Amino acid sequence: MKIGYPCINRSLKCKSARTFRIRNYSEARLIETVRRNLQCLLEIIEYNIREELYFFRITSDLVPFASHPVNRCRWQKFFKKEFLKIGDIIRKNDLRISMHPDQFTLINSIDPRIFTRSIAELEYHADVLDLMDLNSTAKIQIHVGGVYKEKDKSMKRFVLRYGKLSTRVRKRLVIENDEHNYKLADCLKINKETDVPVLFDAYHHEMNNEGEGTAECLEESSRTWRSFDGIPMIDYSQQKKGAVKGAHAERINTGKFKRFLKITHPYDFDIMLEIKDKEKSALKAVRAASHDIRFYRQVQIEN
DNA sequence: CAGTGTCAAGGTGGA
DNA sequence: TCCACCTTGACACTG
Repeated sequence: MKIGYPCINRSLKCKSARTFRIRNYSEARLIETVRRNLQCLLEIIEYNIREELYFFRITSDLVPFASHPVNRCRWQKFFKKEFLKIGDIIRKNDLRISMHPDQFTLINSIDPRIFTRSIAELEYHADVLDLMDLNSTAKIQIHVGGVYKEKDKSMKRFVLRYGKLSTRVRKRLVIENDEHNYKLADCLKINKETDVPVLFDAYHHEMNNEGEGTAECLEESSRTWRSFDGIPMIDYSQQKKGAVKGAHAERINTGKFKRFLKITHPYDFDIMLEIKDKEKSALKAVRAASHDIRFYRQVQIEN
């Protein structure tokens, strides 16, 4: 059991997602931005190791306009050493890594041009993880996509399109249930057709489900992760009090988190906390879960 | 220098 | 039919 937070570290001054406007694009600007972003990513990784936060989501903004046609720069070659250095530290300290392309990545879009653009975006994410020389336990998580008023057809289109993705993308890709469209049960159906692992989002599940209990969800989603996928990942968040349904809480409620851990026992998984104050809540969560972390570590040693 | 409108990209759902 | 919301900051223009 590893616990982590996504993309941004609020305790450090630097940002690994610096960007600029596309009209100001130049190769020099791109190189300078990526250089600074990688430097900051290194600082965040070192912070995480110091603080024993062993799960981290790398921002998709690491390389601005990475899959956009305006970007003709061979940044992969240019920053080969820097990526590898960060990857070495990640591997040496056994950090778990994920990435989450945003809502524009749509494998099942009706428009084939959007599928083509989505492939480019997925290849970019695979580039980042490959350049760090991370194995297939480093994952790229996406939602199933649009419904287009025909869910069955749209799910079939996902399955078809999934088969057309490159091997290096497929070995990292996982799908996640969302709060409006594709429930856990839908994701599990797609898994039967494709073997794509299902990442259980506990918070989205609260808003979009078929009445399944949390333990059942953990059991079913865990089963979709093969040995080369690593320990199953889950997303965890809490409702922000007084805000609209679905808003992420400002800080973690550790009592509630402990109850969640109790329910999910004995399923081991790595937890991504989608809580606004990022590493601060992750640190609290690690303390709250210390018993569980020790328990699952012992189970791993025995196996 | 502070304030603020806007940013590559798609889809959904409420007004 | 239009716009806010995803996640949210940070860029860059205006005065």
